[in-house]
Amino acid sequence: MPNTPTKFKREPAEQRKEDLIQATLSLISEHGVRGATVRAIAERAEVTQGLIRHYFSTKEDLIVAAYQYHMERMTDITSASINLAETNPRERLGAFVSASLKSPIVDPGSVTIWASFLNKVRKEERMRKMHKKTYYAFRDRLEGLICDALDEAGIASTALDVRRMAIASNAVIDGLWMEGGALPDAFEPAELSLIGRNSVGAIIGIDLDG
Amino acid sequence: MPNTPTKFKREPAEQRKEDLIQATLSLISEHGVRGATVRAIAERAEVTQGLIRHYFSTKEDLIVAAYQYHMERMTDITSASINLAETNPRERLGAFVSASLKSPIVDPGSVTIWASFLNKVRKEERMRKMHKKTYYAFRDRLEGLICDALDEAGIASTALDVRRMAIASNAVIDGLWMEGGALPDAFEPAELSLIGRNSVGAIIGIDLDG
DNA sequence: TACACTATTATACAAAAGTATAATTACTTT
DNA sequence: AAAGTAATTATACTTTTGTATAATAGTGTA
Repeated sequence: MPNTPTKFKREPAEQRKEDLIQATLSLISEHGVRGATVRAIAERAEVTQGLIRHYFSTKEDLIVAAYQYHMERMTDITSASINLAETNPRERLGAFVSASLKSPIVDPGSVTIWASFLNKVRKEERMRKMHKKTYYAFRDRLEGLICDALDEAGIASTALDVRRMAIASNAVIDGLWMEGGALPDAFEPAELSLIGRNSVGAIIGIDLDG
Repeated sequence: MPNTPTKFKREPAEQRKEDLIQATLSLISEHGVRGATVRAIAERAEVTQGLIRHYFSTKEDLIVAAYQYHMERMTDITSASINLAETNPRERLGAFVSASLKSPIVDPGSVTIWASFLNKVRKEERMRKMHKKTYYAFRDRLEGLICDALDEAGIASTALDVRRMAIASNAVIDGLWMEGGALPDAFEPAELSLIGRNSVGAIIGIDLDG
């Protein structure tokens, strides 16, 4: 009998879901939410559109899953930076700031993804919760690192002061991240990290590059 | 004869254009780009959809016009803050930072509008140019104010240093603006302005609240 | 090997959105 | 007061998009 070529392959559910999510994210990063149509996602994931509905009962569900996936990835990458060789608090803080301000965190596509989701964050309850969680998680980690660095340097500060330092440091990082992503050509490769460390250093009163 | 009520009124071209633009912006700020459909815009501006095409040959044109309008408004508002009573450079810089971090600049709708346009900024040549222009205009003004304040305080700095201070200060402001808009309940009314002045002050080495 | 299960494809449907064009009607000019 | 002009409405068309359902086929299991 003729050896008919197989028309498609069955993949494990988790694998397919991730494929669909990544297709969604890559499309959003390239063309914004508008580019992430059901058909485009299916094409990029190399499946037919019916399959999307088989895994996500609605497109909104897929979008929420993609948002969560992306946020967790960002968190994981920056988290990893403090678990490396750095021993003393000051160096750990510096490494954290640096990692947050270079590739792959600073990236035009990543900023586009973030901006695309921002609209939905205000509307969708699930998204708002997730955003809050991610934002506070990042800021709390920053606050912890700042607190340790201040202790090490023997600088006494009130809880409110430390909190405000964390807010401000978070803001510099966010702002630099955004600008680096929106205007990639406007900065030298390592410039953002450098400015970030200097600024956070200035805000908390400790030279992070010493 | 029966005094038939007039069915519609003819408005000056500029007035109608502005009405359409404001309808567009308010819809985007409430529901994101997705909410700004031709029909919704027409309804909010209290005209029929055909009229939009009479003033803007394509919807993209209307969007571009709305973006420009919004950006110019933001610039005008912050610009106005330095033309007020403040006399010495330090106070002028402080006032500028404060104005950039309170209403109506800090506002959830404003952040949504900004995020909505960010996607298009990378695609549309016209938008990219405008974004660059606005961004650099803001940063250059900040750089000028910082330079004056440093001179006044007798602090000598290289051009590169001043530029980096401006980038960092701009980043704090952007970051705080974004967070204040995205999580309105997370900050006290005047807290953002305060943190902003303290942070910029720390970055350039001058106490702006002295 | 045959069968059953469900992942996957294929096709169709209805709503929405941008665009286009013809029909009115308010306002200006003479 | 009449007529012309263009602002505005009214209607229709085409494409796209999300969703729904039926048909097909790969894969594990008895």
